[in-house]
Amino acid sequence: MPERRRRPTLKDIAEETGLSSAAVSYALRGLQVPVQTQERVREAADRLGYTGDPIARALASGRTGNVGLLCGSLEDIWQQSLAAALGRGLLGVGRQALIVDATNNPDQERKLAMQLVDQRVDALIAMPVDPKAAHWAAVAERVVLVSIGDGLPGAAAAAEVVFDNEAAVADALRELANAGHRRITVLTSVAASTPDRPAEAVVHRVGPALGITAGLLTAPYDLAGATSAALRMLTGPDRPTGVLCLSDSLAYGVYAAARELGLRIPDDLSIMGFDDHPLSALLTPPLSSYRWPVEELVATVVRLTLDAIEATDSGSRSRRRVLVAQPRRRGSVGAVRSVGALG
Amino acid sequence: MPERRRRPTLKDIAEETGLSSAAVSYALRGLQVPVQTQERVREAADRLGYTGDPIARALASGRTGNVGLLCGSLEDIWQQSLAAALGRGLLGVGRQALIVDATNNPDQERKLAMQLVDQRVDALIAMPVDPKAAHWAAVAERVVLVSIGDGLPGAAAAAEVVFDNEAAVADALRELANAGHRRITVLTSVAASTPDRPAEAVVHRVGPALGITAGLLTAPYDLAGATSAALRMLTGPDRPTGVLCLSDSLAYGVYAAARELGLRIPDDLSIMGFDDHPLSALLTPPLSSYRWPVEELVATVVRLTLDAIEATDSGSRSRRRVLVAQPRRRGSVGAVRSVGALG
DNA sequence: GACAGGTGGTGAACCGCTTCACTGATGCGC
DNA sequence: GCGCATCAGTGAAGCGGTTCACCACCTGTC
Repeated sequence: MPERRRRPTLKDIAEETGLSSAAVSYALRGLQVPVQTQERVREAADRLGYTGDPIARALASGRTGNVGLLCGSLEDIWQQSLAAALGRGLLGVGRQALIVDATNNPDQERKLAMQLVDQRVDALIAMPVDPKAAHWAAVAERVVLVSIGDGLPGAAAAAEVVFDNEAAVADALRELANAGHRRITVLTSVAASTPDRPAEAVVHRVGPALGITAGLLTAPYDLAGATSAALRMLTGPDRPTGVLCLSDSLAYGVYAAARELGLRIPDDLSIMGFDDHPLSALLTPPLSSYRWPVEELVATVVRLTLDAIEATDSGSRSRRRVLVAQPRRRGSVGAVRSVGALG
Repeated sequence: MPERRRRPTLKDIAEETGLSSAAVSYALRGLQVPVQTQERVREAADRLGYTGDPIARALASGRTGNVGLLCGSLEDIWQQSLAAALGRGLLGVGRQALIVDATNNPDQERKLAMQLVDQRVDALIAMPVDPKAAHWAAVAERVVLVSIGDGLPGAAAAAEVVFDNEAAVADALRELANAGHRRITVLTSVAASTPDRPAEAVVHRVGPALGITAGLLTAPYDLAGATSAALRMLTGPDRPTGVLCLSDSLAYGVYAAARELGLRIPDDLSIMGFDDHPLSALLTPPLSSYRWPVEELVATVVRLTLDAIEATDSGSRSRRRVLVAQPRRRGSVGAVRSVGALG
């Protein structure tokens, strides 16, 4: 058997062309050497089938061209599709995304962020589980950090695309209140260890003014988990008449639970989602939700990331972008009809 | 400003402990040196906050501990959730998954596979866009290759988990035929360049025997694209009474199109999906589909991958596993009622 | 004809780890 | 007391690039 041929290296091209490997390195990157030498080198490289070694390059230069994409939880269907879209967007500008999943766990998040940094990603795009965690400052000082969703305190991130959750949550609560709902549950997936997210603060601030009692409940993103949490909520005392889910994934669980209990939506139970996954419009009734402009989001994140990577001239362009949710009012919210016991 | 402190390296630990860096390297990996020295070294490493450099390690040893996960198309919602689940499964055994998206494009697939190999993944798990492509043999000879879905010809893969698509497609067609459907369209997402997938062969083989005419139609995975393809299909001549979608993502598009056209499911149109994404049961009516046992799939793939990585003793265990779909008969398939013109 | 300055390169250090070949000391049997 | 393993550890050579310092040569100029 012919022994596995070694992959060609700079040195091989150097021997082919009679140059030094340093010259070849420069030539392939279009530096320092006259154009005709570059041509000669490129031709030889093609002939030998040379493709650089990204690992060696990374060790020497500290750069890879890759971008880390750290998702808070890939169990959330919206984050799944956003991650996929961002991956495609980055591929479109010649960069490979390394997608990893913090599984809604701040410790994992820190660990994975450090791992990505160690792998020499040129930038790290994060959808933070815990925006207030201390590790972000440490990460930001070692890599270009771009955050999506909640802003990081202290301007840690090199750039951020912030969701105006406050406004959207307030709007949602107002709409539920207008429809006559007084007992409302806000469903979130946040781990207990990360207190007072912006969205939750809003609940406490706006709720009283609207005359509503809003309870907070935590549920996992996966359908089975969300469903059983919703079942407990709907069979417990003081069943809410309206539920605001801080992610569509959670709303799906409420749909499933309502179906299981024979509750009609929106007659017996009003539901609002958040993020507006494309499928939400397909449910019966279609889920009311708050949509972030995804195409714009992806384009903005990609551009900001590229800018930040190339920014020796830090501070020229705006590094912060606030996204406003577009309400999608659909059939899952209605006026309170049946007040009282279940069934 | 205190200059950014260099991260500790083996040499730093060597100086701390009075050993050579070679000894430290061995000690940290629990090799060659007596246990008490290992202890001493580990203690010093912790004290200095040493975390190895994966890039340097990769260059020297050719291994990283990472596993590449090459998805055919992350636009498919089922692949999204499978990728997320596999990522978690691999993380659970201490390996980071690098998830990348071939965007349903064989060229991208080849390119990304090579990139992952260059990044020294210990194994590459692929859900092939084009199982018959020539590049798989080349990939397999450079890395441990595990395929999911369609088998690779010539036993290229070190291990594979194969979906028994034939049986499931045949079953689906039979069920539609039994319900009285004669004009059936099979919706697939396969690029035109990859002819005769197993599933399509079945259509041609089984169709005639059942007395049905089955047309093949290609549509993209994303909801908007699938919807407009479905719209064309449903407004064209010879509108089918039954549609078999080779992925739930495509079925969602048919649901959307049917709703837009005012067609009732299943009265005017029967729909079958494939893969059974969790959300499919939540639609109205719930989508009939063919479910692959995902937990088992993930566990199997993870185990086979680990085995294959450690396999110097190649061939001890079974390297091939065939998964059989579990039919989920739900409300989206019914007997043919309204034959004739639309509306 | 000496010198400055630009051109077209070269050699070697370096990135941080793994691994091979080798050395000194120690233990052991007889 | 000798030969031979075994043990604990060392030095240096990779891995395949990038980058710095430097050099030889040519050209133009005063």
